[in-house]
Amino acid sequence: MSERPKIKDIAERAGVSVATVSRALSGSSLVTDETRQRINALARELNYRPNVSARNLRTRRSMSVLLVVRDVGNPFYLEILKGVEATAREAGYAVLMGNTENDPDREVEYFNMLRDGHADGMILMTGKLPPPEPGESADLSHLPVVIALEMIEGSGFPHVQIDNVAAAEAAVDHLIALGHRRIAHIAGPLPEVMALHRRDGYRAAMKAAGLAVPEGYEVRGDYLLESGEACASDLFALPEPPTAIFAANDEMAYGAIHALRRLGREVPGDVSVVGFDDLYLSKAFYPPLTTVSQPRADIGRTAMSQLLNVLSDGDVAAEPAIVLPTTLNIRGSTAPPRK
Amino acid sequence: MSERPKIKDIAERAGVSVATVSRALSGSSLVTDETRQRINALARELNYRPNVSARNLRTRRSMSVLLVVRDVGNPFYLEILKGVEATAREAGYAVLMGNTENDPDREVEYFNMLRDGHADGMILMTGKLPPPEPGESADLSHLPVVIALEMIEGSGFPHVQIDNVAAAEAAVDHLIALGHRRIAHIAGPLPEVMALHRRDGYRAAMKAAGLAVPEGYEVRGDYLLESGEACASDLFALPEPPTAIFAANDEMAYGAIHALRRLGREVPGDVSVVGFDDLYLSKAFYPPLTTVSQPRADIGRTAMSQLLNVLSDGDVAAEPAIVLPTTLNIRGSTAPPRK
DNA sequence: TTGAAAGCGCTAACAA
DNA sequence: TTGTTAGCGCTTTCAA
Repeated sequence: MSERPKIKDIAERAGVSVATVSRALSGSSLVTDETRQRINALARELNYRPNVSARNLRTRRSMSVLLVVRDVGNPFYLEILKGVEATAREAGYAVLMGNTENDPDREVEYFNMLRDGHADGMILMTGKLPPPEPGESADLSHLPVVIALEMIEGSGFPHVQIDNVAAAEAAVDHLIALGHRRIAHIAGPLPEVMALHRRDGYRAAMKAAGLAVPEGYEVRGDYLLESGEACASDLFALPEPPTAIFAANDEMAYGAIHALRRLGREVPGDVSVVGFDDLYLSKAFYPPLTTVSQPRADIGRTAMSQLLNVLSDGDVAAEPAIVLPTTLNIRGSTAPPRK
Repeated sequence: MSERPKIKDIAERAGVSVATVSRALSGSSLVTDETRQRINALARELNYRPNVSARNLRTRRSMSVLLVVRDVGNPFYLEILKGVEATAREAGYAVLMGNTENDPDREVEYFNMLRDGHADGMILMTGKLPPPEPGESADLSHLPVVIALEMIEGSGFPHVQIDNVAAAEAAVDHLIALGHRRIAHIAGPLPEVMALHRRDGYRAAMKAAGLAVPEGYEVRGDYLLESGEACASDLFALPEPPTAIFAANDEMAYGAIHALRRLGREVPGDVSVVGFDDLYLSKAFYPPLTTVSQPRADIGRTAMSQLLNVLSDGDVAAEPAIVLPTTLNIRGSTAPPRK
């Protein structure tokens, strides 16, 4: 066979029908060992590979899943992707990357790829559902979708996530335990759910410790470095600046540390800073960042496992919401406040 | 239509044949405007989407490309992925992620996905070709593959890359211009091609400046943080340690800076450090890292464009090797040597 | 400009 | 245990 051999070529050479070849290749027990071996040998010899489009068309499955994120360029998703990829490939699935950039058209587009057979299921990490279609039934809830990372309240899909409120609370508790009382928060892009939860954790911890949140101690960032710098500058323009900052993610924490250094404040000497996410290389930063660590690879693996369950039993509703534990990595960016 | 509508459903409602519907939907000029509009309206109304498996089977194209890397978990690939994704989707292609983890079986597997119709083309960034098959013709060179980032000498595929030798040379020249004479190099995992090139650039710069490379000044790392630490420690156990280090990537540069700090050496006061890659957040590091910046997004876009060319004219050999420019970002980790 | 019909390569229901 | 046969949903001749 000079061109890609097909099942028919093998059948002819082996002197059997295409059905037998198909069975032998798929490991069906309805084939004698002898035939199977002959066919397998032939397949290897011809370097045969089943055509996936034909198989997909017939079986109505693509053996692909779609992983949809807001921004493929964000390193945060990497380990999740890695976890998803590993679990997917074990189960014979390929992973298609989807990137919405917060564009509603794209969000819809990826949902459509579920319907047109591009992918059998989807892991959605954008924290958003596409807006309901004008004409058609807006009921997506029977699609094989698992929400990870950023939950979508009331979506009816299975979730894999962390408890952002509790994790944020633990981060702030750590600062309180060190003796800080003037603790500020650099929030994410409120009112996004995740940003909201982390802020709520901050508030809860402060309240539980009987600490007030002074005017101006909650500033709103957008998860990017520059906003961390800007927020920290704002905080230190206050008449009574904080002695500690809890940032809603590592990147803003880095930005804050940068700004503080420029203002001549030492971390953790003058100001303690806690981040959230434990980015790759956060440990290499100076000072090493104290931060909440999410089990990212585990989130990816778990989400993919859930999706596999949904795909095999077809029951989206049966899958539970899973909450994975976080840990607070205490490193060098936090210390007791100066006396 | 409760279930996914097919072309036949539209045809029945419109009172035309499936062929006409297919033509109308694909924008063929062989359809009256009136029919086309009727069909389009119906398609929208039914929320019709062509089944990709059926189309792929018929057209023998998957409209997917495969992006294969050594490690999906490495943030370095992110912006490249982003560039590839953007260009791919503009052209109507989906991006499948491949992750080899340096496993030869997987390398072969991804090549096979080209043959079984999973993907129409591949962008290979692993720096390796799979080992030739035992039986079959080992000639891969007519497959629609573009090599990016890590070149593979003599592969016959189009390449998109940077000039690692020249970029490394520029980095070391910068140190020399600052007045350093005792300059060490933390290399990548030699004898990998990229690591080799960067080392050659180091050597060339030293030679051009008439500087010797003392025994022990070239140490071999593996691109990871820990190896940067270890290499720096080795360097500073030398009787005459260097005043500057050129690391083959940012991550090892970070590791080196870490180790130096632990040894009580200041960067850049006592030792200057230059990295390579300009990782995300390298600018947030302290001190901000002087490093060679690769145009990563551009590498991704260019590689995908090349692949699109190959896919449209079918001529792999016609595509040129493209070399993209790098820049040296001079930041805070380099300074003149102490007098 | 449209329709009828073949067939992409595979799997699976049914028959033998 | 094997073969025959009918599609999966689409595109594309070929004929009208």
